Amino acid sequence: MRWSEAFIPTLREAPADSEAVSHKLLVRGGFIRQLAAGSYTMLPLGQRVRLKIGEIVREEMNAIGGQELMLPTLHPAEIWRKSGRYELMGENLFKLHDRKGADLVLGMTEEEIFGMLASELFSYKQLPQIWYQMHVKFRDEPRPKSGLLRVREFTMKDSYTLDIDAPGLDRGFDKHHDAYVRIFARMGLEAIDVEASSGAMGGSESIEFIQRSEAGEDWAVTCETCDYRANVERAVSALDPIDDGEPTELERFPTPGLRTIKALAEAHPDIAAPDRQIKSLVYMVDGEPIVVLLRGDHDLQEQKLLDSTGAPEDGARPAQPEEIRELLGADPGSLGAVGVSDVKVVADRALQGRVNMTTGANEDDWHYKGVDVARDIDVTTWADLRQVTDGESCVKDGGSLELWKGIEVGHIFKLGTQYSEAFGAFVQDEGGTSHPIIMGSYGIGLERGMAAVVEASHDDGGIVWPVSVAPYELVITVIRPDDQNTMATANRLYDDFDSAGVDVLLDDREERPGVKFADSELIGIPYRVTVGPKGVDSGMAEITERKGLVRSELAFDDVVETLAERIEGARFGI
RNA sequence: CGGGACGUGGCGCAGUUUGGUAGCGCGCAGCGUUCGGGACGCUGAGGUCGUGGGUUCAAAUCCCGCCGUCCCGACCA
Repeated sequence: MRWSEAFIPTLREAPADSEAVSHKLLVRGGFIRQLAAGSYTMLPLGQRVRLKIGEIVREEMNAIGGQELMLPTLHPAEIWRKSGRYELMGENLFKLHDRKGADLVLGMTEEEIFGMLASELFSYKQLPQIWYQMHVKFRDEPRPKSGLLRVREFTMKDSYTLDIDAPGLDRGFDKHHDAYVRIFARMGLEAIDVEASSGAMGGSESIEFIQRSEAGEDWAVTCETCDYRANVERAVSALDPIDDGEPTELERFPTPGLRTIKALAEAHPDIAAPDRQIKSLVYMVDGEPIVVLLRGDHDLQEQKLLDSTGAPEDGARPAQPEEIRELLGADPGSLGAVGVSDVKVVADRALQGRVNMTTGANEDDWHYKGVDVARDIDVTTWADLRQVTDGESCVKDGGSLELWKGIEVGHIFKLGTQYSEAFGAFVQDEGGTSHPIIMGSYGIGLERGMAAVVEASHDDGGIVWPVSVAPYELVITVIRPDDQNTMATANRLYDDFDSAGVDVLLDDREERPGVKFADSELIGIPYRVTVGPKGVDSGMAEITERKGLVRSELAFDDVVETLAERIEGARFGI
């Protein structure tokens, strides 16, 4: 491609209001343009990157036996009602009506449709199957953010494994795990696989791939001394034992004006250190009030609450002060679960067996002391609810846990049989007995992956694409396109690189050298061959690697062969 | 949804406090000089000031409604 004929609208100035570097660089470099909140146009450069990422994904999916298909994105709502996800997905699911008034939805993943297709299988002999597609998904995100990192419309590679038994599911899951490791490595990412919450997807086990990045929105912990790693939505940690002393009698005591854990602890350090208090929160879960109990110094991890109650994705919210007063008769700051019997009480396991605790008395300015959790509180459900914090101890080996932030670039789920049962996907085994097909589902967001690569690989001058996903592998920067000799040499090189199979861009624009250098660095082309009158006279081409801007010289006679070989070697990405 | 900010040529912004004929930089077009790290001169094109209403002799500017976008909090590939 000749740059002078290409649509590569680079900008000198970035959008001022976005946080993410990847967004600024992709906009400035002419890769993407925003249409609306969470809707992006892929310009030619962006589309080339997107297609290369898609091709890596396709190769690796095919390598594990995946068969590519394509399903509609516009679905009858009935299908989603049948799986239960019409309600479960809440507001995140785009819902619309056609001219006849029929309810439709736009797919956010497609377990339902793949489940329906799977009902065309009848025998164990037809299993296992790995089916996938790369197609648009819609999510009505409450807050699209950070450019391509969180959008409302994006391309997902979603795949599904179909097996007759649990060992089969495990094999399909492991194949995907391996494929994902290879995909992210080939893209130039260092995504870490962590235990995760399955959320609204359902199922038993799931693993997220997270790329460390300040621009990310996911938090995970890793143990510094063993292989434990988990998303905070799921992560657990070991707690140091606390000496509560001997159990004593439950007793009310006045606490005028003490409305926070901290204030109470400071006023009564002997009995109410934060880890001796019970923190009481009220949540509306699926429309029903629930009292949530945690140790005073612990924070609630909301996903854990959702997981433990099976509530829809957006089904939990903190209760309003008025709702709390009506329910418990006091304002936040004096709440407690002692004597509460007609409301569900979900308590964190860290409170199990604790005695001599302090908690609110459900009357403003009064607390209880001497609380014996087992004796004084009617706990409906025990669950792991607290959020792990940085530096706590690993449950596996006691090592220190590090809490870090990253971008979720992939997520794999062991689903089970909920969709196959809902859509009648059963197969018979050797003995003629019917079994629901066991499904797994696996997703990668292509555009998010693209942004993650930029987050992971850029410098002050712009993007530094790995060869494997670069929109062009090499750019020929012509210093004096008006000089016939120079342009002739550049044209010859261009043809030779093209014939050698290199994705080459010829910068023949009538621009000054500085502009061309800066632009090629901004858009991140891995290799640059500079062709100018000086070099043409001496027979030497100047080579600049984008990464580190390392320069070297090569004779024009050797440059194509040498660089084509080097690019070929880097193209696979590992 | 709660909190904050913004909306003015393609991009980045000033102008709004104190109403009076819409400006700057970049970019773009033409000509000329330049040309190995974001050149310069001259000439020129390009704007319903997000939108609807109101106040006023007069509204980018004041008032009200709506829409949109971004950022901070609760959610996902």
